[in-house]
Amino acid sequence: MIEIRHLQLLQKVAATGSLSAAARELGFSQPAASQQMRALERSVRTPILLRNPGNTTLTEAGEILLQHAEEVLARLALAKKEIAAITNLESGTVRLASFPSSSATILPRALSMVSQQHPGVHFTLVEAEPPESLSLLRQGSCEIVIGYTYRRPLETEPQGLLRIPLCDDPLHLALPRGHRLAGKTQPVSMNQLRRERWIAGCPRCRRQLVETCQDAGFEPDIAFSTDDYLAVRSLVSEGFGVALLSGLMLSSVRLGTLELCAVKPAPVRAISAYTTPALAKVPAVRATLEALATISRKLRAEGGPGPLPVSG
Amino acid sequence: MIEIRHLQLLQKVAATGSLSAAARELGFSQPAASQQMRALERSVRTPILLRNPGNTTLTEAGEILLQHAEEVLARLALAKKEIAAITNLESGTVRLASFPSSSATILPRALSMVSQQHPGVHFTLVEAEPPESLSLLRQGSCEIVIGYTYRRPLETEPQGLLRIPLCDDPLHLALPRGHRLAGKTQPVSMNQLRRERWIAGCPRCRRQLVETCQDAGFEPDIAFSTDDYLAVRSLVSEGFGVALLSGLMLSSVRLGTLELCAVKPAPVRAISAYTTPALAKVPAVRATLEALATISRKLRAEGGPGPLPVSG
DNA sequence: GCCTCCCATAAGTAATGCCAATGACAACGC
DNA sequence: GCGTTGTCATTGGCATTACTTATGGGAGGC
Repeated sequence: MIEIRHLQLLQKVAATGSLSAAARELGFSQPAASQQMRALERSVRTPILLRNPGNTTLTEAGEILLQHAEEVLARLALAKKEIAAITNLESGTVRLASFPSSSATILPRALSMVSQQHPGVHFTLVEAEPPESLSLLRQGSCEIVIGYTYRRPLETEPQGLLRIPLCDDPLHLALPRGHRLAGKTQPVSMNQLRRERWIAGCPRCRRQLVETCQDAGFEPDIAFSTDDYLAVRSLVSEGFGVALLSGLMLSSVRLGTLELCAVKPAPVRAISAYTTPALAKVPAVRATLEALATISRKLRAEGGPGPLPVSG
Repeated sequence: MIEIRHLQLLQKVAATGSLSAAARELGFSQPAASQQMRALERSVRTPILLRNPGNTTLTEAGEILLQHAEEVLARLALAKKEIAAITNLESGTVRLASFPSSSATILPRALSMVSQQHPGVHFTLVEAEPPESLSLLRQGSCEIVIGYTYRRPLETEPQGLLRIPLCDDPLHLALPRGHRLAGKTQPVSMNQLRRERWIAGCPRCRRQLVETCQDAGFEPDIAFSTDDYLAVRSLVSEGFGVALLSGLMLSSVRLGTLELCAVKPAPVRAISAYTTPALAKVPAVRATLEALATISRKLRAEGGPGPLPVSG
């Protein structure tokens, strides 16, 4: 078998015209060089060197091999360089999957932070809600997923994945203008909502809504379900019902004629980043995750994901 | 250090999506594959594989390395193929250096013989007389030298070179038409030539002539020396003197108005092929040397190098 | 639930590659 | 002429490497 070190040595021998000199330059002994060249000749089954003391040259086969060796070594050097660029965050792409609210808030700030420090790193983003987005991660279609989980119902921690908690996203009660509870400065108890009609979000959010209400001792009257949060907002505005909307989402859309107030006990969804243990070792992925964590810390310091919005 | 086998394995892993399958296809155990990939990742200091059981894929760095690996492996395969072509006598070039008489006789027949059996082998030829031609050989400018040595003066066997005796080339006495010795059917004794004026050839031939005459008990009267054998021929024709001309040379040029007869004791020069021990192992060189030996055997069977030429 | 497939790890063994020392050979200088 | 210096080849010993078998853990499928 031809080995890389054989090619390197061959190159040196051709350059210096001497086995000894080549060995010296490569930092090993002359017998080692002799044996390597012998092994090379054995592996290609033909003489490569013409060993004239002090003037060792190549046979025709040797010259051909040398040409290819130059090419191969250059290729390998290039490969190392390109890979080094990736490890040094001078190039590379991180593919993210995230749900819309995050894409509009945490994510841009984190990615911008990475981009400033490492202009060579690029990103792609697809929008996907947690169950599907984690599949993307598992099947290798992305490196990082931004997802959320509700405390209730207790969702099973995804297997084999790494979860990086980012921040908690409290849900707020959205009311139409003029609603009896509008304008309350104190948090509204869930108990006070047992007679309301509800607008629910995506299936998981709907399930979460149901369980939250059950905890409060009633079954919610869900008049409408949609995963389009702009639709939820409009339906609430029109007086169709009330809804629980995430602070993160509310911080990124215009409120329109919505009234908001806090809820007690506050339902919360946990925003997390997900990746695989292996991907967490990729520098660009690691840097992105760290930026996400940093931005989340900042958000928490600023008082949660999106300040409690004021209507209007 | 990146190794070839790492690249081969990487290729297989990328193709099969599994370390185990790749190991099986390459004929070694799964732990070996695992260790190799680990070594590769250590050598490039970054993760290469995303080890999802049953669906092992490559990281971005891995994909880059894979691209280069394909290129490198293809190069090496090409190198092997080209070298195999040389060892199988399907390509390659043999550079020869030879003196004119040989270039016109033995050499063409031998080369044509090689060419017929191995059409892919090519030749180059430079004309050079022995002392210089052997330098060409030593400095790597050619692979085979056709040269000659005289028995007297005893020339030192060239050091470190391989000599393949080809044939003996007897010298004939060339006389102008009408010379007193012209037309003799019996060999002429050197003794009978002590009063002649001589035309001598190249320095070595001249030295040989002197010694031959000294052996016969006289000092030759050398009227002219030239390494141009056509000039020698013409000078003899013009009655300028007599000369010793090689049978090989005489068999390849028109005699003109020359008269020839044998000499006793017959001065002989030995035609040999020279190469280096290392070059003798190169298939194309070996084949050419064998062809030269074969052709020489044929020449000897036909009664020496060039039949004793008849004048006219 | 068990079973199977995949990968990682550990320990032992075989092979490989290197070094130091020595030998042979040719070239250079005195 | 002969020693000296350079080259490369060879040998024996040692250290490293790289493979093997055996075992364990984790994920997915029936």
